[in-house]
Amino acid sequence: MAPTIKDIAVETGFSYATVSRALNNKYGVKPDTRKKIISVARLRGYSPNAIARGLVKKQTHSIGLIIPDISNPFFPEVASGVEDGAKEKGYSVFLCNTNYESEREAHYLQLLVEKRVDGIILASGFQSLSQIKPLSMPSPPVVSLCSRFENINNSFVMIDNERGGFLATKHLIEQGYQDIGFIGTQGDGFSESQRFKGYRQALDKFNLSFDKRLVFAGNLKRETGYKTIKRIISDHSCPRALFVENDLMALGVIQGIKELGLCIPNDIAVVGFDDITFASFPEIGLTTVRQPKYKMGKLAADILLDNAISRENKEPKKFILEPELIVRTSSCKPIT
Amino acid sequence: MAPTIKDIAVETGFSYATVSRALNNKYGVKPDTRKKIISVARLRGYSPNAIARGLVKKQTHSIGLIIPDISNPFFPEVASGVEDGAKEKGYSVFLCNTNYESEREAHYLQLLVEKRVDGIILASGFQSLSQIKPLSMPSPPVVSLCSRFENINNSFVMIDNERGGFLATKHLIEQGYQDIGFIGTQGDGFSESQRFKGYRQALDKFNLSFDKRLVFAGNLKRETGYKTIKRIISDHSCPRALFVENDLMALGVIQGIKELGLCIPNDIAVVGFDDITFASFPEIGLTTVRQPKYKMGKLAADILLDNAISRENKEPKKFILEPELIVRTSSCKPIT
DNA sequence: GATTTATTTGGAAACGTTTACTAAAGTCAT
DNA sequence: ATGACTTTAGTAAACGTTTCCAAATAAATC
Repeated sequence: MAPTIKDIAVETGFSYATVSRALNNKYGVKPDTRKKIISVARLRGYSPNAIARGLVKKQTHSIGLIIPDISNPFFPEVASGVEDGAKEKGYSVFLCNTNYESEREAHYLQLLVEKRVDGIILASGFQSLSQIKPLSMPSPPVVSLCSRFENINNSFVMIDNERGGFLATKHLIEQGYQDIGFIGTQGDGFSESQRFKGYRQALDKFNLSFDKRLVFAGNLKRETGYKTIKRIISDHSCPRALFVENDLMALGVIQGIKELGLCIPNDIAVVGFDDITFASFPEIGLTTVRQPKYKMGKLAADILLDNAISRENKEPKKFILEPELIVRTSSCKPIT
Repeated sequence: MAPTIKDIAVETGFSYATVSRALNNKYGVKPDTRKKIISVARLRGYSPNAIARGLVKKQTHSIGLIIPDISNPFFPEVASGVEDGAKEKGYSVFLCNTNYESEREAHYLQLLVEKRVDGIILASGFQSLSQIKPLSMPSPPVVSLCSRFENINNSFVMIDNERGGFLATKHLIEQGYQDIGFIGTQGDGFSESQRFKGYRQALDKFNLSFDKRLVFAGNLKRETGYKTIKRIISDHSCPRALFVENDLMALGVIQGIKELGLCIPNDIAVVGFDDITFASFPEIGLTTVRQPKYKMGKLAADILLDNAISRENKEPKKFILEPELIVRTSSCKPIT
């Protein structure tokens, strides 16, 4: 059994209270006493029980981070920012991966509440409120990350996805493409549907008609991009240019295109979203819309902990960062 | 304030004990009573306080996972396996990212102990015992993952890294290369130093002399591979073939090589280690040694929870899985 | 040396659960 | 209706801390 404060108290002959104070560097204990207590504690390998402490302090010094897909390199980078931000303030993070499943998201949300984390950073894969229901009960502060809920007035950090989608599409149009397809989700996540909006907006602005048949729905996994492109190329329903909703899927698309012996961008131009590390590879050269991943994570943590620490219910902070179009080789001018 | 059992007890007129039993589906409470209690609990948005529960049960139903680099896609895949394994048994995981810093590793280890997690999965970046010291104190079971400590007799899951290094090097030798370099660490992590061993072993076996000047040390980041290769190419100290200690670094190496206008494998052949997703990209085609990432994570979780749940101190389980050489284009025969 | 003041300690309650153990109330056969 | 069980409910202690308040001791003032 791990030694407790009580054990240290007995051994040193002081009371719990004094031991507690000594170990926590609190004011009002004689230097000698403190020294003795600390040395005994060290000797016995005492480690404070954060559970018990959490119970009385009503603080756990931990936060939850929910992300939809840990195998999309976008999220680890975001998570990295969150973690650094948390660590800076003495917090640790529970990382939860939902795999884009809403039940998992709901489950983890519930779990984090039960664990009484001091706050939650939620990079939700969804924008409906149905699975956020648990949050109507007394719950820790939540900041949304790369997502938000339209009907809930909480802090969030994200980029302007609509503008991102607009930039990507505009870029393709400016390269001279007329038939521009879209691969991605349209309904589920807030960020994503915004990208689709941006896509449509760009078409409108440049007087290109929107063609439903150029929109290919699917989840945000690499596999999906890969399969979709293969299908539509053999269908002959593939447009000359594609805006793909995230880089991971875009990489799948690129792989599919190459495997079929076609060229990028000569046969098909591709633009992605996120700017994950691998998009910048020379052989890939994926044109994409960059999100400041680490920064967003860090910022979310900062906002959250600001609230969690002060325990006040401050005015929600809403950050909408600017996306940045990164032009690489995958979207050059077509040969006319 | 979140409602507690006490609140529910007062409202329903039953005692804490009965409420607790009802909510936990325990035997010995009248169906009517249970129904009433549950409905009130739901109404009030009661959520059990896992902290308090943990205190009395001395179980937190959470485990810690320590990994050295979350931005190396190898680890998220491993983590994914761990998470699934944990979730299956009703456990959640604290993910900690050490960034290959030993103080961070020690810090997190300590933290997890304080949080009284039921077990720790440690993918350590190190093999010395110095920073594992906290574990000499009463601590939860630890299983090492992709690493192990020579002086500690605990469970572990890893592949045969020495054999992996051997296979990689042998492959290059069989392709006809004579001067084969090594880029990576040699001291820090257990897995890694084993890979280096395998490299040397293969040289020995095929009567190639070991040349210190072909060994280039550095940490396991992509950046390092990138910088190292640029340096040694302009130095003219770069051999015709390279065994790079992990894929992430190998990707950096490949990028560097291409940027200098050289060809793979014609100018320089490259073999990596891990088989991360991006190694299989057609334009990359990195020959590598595959580790069963997800499976390893899952297995580690299974072993750990087997122990953590039964709370017995079972005989440590040691799994050494077989690595698999995946031959792609980055290591073809040189033109002689 | 007596009084006041500052410092150091201890007692005890509280945090929200679970769980012996005990008591009360039903059920059933006799 | 009595006793023997069985089912249901309640009491209270325990988990390991922190912290308020009070007590004891030491230091300072007159």
